Amino acid sequence: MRNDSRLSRMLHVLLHMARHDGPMTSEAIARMLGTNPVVIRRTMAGLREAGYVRSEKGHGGGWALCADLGKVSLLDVHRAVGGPRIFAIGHEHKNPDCAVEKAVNDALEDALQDAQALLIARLGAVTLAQLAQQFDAHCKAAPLS
Amino acid sequence: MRNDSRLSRMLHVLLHMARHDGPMTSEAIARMLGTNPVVIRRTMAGLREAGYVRSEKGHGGGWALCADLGKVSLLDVHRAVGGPRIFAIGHEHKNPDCAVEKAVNDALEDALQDAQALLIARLGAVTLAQLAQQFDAHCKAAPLS
DNA sequence: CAATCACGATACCTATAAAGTTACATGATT
DNA sequence: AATCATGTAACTTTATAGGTATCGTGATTG
Repeated sequence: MRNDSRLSRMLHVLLHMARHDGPMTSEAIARMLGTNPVVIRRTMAGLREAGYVRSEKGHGGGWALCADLGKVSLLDVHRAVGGPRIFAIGHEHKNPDCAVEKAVNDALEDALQDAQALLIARLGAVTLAQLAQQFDAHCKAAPLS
Repeated sequence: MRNDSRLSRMLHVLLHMARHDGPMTSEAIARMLGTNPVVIRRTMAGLREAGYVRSEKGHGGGWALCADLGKVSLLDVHRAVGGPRIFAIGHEHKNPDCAVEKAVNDALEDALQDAQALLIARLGAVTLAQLAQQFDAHCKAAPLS
């Protein structure tokens, strides 16, 4: 499979929405991300269920933020898009008969678990508001780069 | 794609080989892992190129260790099986035009990079000899579990 | 109320990479 | 010469994110 880019894409969209007055259509968002509206609706459905955005039909409809960006972390978005699978590597049998296999799996699990905990801590420590702020600071510091 | 279980499988095999006198055939290894010999040959080719095992054809042939288990880390094995892809999540455009997208990608890359560094440090800190030793210790401590 | 707009949902297709399978060639042992 | 075991190539399968087409539903507009 390709890389799962749902988290990356949704963060991108949410930051744009924060700077945008009024709702954005799936069509416009899809153009922005270089994809198509159905993928946007599918992915953003998770954000809606989590209460971070809402969607409206009809004229003037589309997607709008309905959460405090300071209260939503990158980890929250990761979870909202239903992306639990972080690693591309792992093992096959959850409860192997072979004791050697079990020992190997445990050792690997241990290392993977620590790496996952670090990643989750990092994602949980940054809010969308902070990410937007970092972006602004960077723009001000190097406006032409 | 499915999980990449090459590292897990090869560690499993290497530990068995450490306790086994004489070469093991791809056939026997495949039976052990619940797969087939071609997958074994394909995967173990990387270990052979790295100099950790050697293979012999014909009667009495098969695979045998040819490295000091104390000098090969789990990270070495990971690299030998050519498994560089660690994460299932990521982003699409390496050099995006959109500054917001770039900021998002940088923030994610940062967190992923730290998690990857931790994982690599952990894998690099454990040798096959230590893994085998841990296995023995565990067996002695709880022989019937 | 009819046209249009935008989302919701379904069904199906594509791309990718590990893993599985089949088949045959090559070389070593007996 | 027969057998055994690896080496290699080609193809299929599987799992999953992403892409596409289509139609239904509800909201807005005139």
